[in-house]
Amino acid sequence: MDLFMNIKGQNKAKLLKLLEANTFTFKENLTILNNIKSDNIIGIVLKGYLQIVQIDHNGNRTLIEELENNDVFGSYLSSLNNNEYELITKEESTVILIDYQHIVNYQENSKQYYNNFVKNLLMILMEKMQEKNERIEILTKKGIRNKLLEYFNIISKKRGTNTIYLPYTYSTLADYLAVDRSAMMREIKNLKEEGLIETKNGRIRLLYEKFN
Amino acid sequence: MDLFMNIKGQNKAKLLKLLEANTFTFKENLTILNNIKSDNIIGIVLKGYLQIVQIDHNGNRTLIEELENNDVFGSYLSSLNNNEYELITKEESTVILIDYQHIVNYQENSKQYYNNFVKNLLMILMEKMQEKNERIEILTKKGIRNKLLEYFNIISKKRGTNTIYLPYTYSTLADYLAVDRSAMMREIKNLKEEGLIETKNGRIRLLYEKFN
DNA sequence: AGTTAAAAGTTGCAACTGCAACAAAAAAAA
DNA sequence: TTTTTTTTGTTGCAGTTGCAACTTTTAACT
Repeated sequence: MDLFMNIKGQNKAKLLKLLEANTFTFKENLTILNNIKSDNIIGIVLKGYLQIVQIDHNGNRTLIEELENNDVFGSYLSSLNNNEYELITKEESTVILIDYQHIVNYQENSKQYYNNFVKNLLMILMEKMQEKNERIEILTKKGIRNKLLEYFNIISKKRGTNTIYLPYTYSTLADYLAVDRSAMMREIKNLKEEGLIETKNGRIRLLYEKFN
Repeated sequence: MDLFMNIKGQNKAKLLKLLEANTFTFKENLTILNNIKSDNIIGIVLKGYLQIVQIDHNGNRTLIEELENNDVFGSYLSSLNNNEYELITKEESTVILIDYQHIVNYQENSKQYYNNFVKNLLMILMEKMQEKNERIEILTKKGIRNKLLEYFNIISKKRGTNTIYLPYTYSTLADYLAVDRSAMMREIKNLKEEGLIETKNGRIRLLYEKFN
């Protein structure tokens, strides 16, 4: 899903001007906004790879979102608590930043490209919403085992296969599930010993039939 | 935030016709859609009060969303796992149902009311996204105590006061935090004994200065 | 190829949490 | 006002989890 779908080259330029969008390129490993929350902006990743990380008062870092080409981030992040967010480039990245107010306050109606842009943004948000709901479903499961199984179910259903290729490290998975890594490893070991799964490298094969 | 903001009476009627929207009124305590996921729809609550509840294979019920006047629900619910959802009226309720595809596939651009509708939907979704993110922030905290404190922080910040009026029962709060109710009560007792909070009826007063 | 850093894999242990099973209080219904 | 239902408040206990501390393995640099 592309934010600029149905918006041709020169109209895209007009649109970006209309919305007072700014394009930036950042070298890798830079914290480019450490207070996304207070800035009411929408960002679009044109190229690169970034992470949104939350840092609490103990200095614990939680991965909130990963951003790749065409991903959209911003505004909807809670501006209501004291935790800090960091937006970090993990590769050299190019992003477009737009003030959210510029998007919604623009009242003129005749510009096709503007209307398309709003609709595209809506569709992207719908997708993101689904991802958030998936994560909530996993997080609301009680116990590490149930979180893991729910995660496996969702992924395997999505990919249509019983073999799951972790898209990241086990450490990151533990963060995603919001559990202690060593405790998670212990549970994975249990699942293996009980014959419910097999693992090899970052690959997990589910040996049970659909779970719920 | 009203989904029909800037859409006048007769245009609203035109819009609903254009989108092939259907309006229904249901008596209280009815399960009106038990497979929201598979139906790719957007619903708007005109009047009443409904809940979206998830039922897992053990029959455990988890409250996913509460819906009141002008709330929007639907499509973005994960269609990817096997859990069942139920949409239940808790009061007599009137809802509008629209096929999501009718919204996004409509290509004509000249109808102001259609464009406004899309933009309004976008804004509502942004708000919902914030709520989801708040819940994720809470759920990713480790331990019941930290979940509670994060919840208190968010609410008190939002209301701008140190006194929190629970919008629902403690049982429901435990569901929201995805923890065992009795364990949560125990932790609340601990917080009281340590002098961090005071409670009376459904009212919680925070006795500490900002937490993180 | 050799060094350094990151991730995976383990374990003991104390603290925490879920569960079950109640009693008491409050709210809703009759 | 009684009765019934829901919610709150408690507790013991077993099983689970987080934490700290390490070793081994894998990946990334130089």
